[in-house]
Amino acid sequence: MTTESEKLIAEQCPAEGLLRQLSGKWKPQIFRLALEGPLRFNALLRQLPGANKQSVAVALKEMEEAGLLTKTVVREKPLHIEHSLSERGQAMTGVFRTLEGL
Amino acid sequence: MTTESEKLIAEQCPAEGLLRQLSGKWKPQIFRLALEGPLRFNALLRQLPGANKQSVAVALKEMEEAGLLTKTVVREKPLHIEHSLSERGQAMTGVFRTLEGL
DNA sequence: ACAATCAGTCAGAAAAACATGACTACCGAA
DNA sequence: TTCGGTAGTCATGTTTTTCTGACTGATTGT
Repeated sequence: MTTESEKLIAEQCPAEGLLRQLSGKWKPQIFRLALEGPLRFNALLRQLPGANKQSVAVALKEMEEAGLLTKTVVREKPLHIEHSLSERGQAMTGVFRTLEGL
Repeated sequence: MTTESEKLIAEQCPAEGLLRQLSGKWKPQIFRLALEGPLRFNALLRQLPGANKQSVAVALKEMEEAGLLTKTVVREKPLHIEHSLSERGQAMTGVFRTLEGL
């Protein structure tokens, strides 16, 4: 992601950049699961049969960079990390519903 | 496109298949141009600087298979082919507007 | 102390997407 | 009949994406 001529494309066709943020093998499914609540890395991996650490890690990072997810360290009993939908992420749910209503 | 485990994914996450239909290097731009009227292969190629025959041909074929575009042979003066937005394609415009309103 | 779980990273291989240039076949004009 | 335009296909090569398996390092349970 993020090659040279990114802004040019985005200006020509704004939808393109947004589509990129959601396309990628595991992103749509991660997004769906994020709708149901905060995600934890290993649990997520188990919920995505056939997925591998690397790809999920990259998907999470890119979705965070795109401002769809936010990462929080939860300083509690088993000290873990949560990936949850950001406000911007919530705003994207409309797109998903539109896509599914076809 | 269209690997083995396609229907399984589509059932789990309907948005995924739809996103695939619109993602790919030239598809969003082709879609946009199709909104403005029927497309002809060589003209389209000229409107997409940097694109190549092969990729555009594949994009058009896949978008037709996905039911977004329809191909028509126009038996007229210079006998040519038109690729135009299908009804289903028209229905997708909403998704694009949603994506752009972000 | 030892093992397991959590959340990753890294190098390298395999697979998918994309680009290049050559080629086909058909139509119409010069 | 040779040239240019239409709409592609094909084999090949490059680039990008995804997968695999090994490894790290902190934390927690026994």
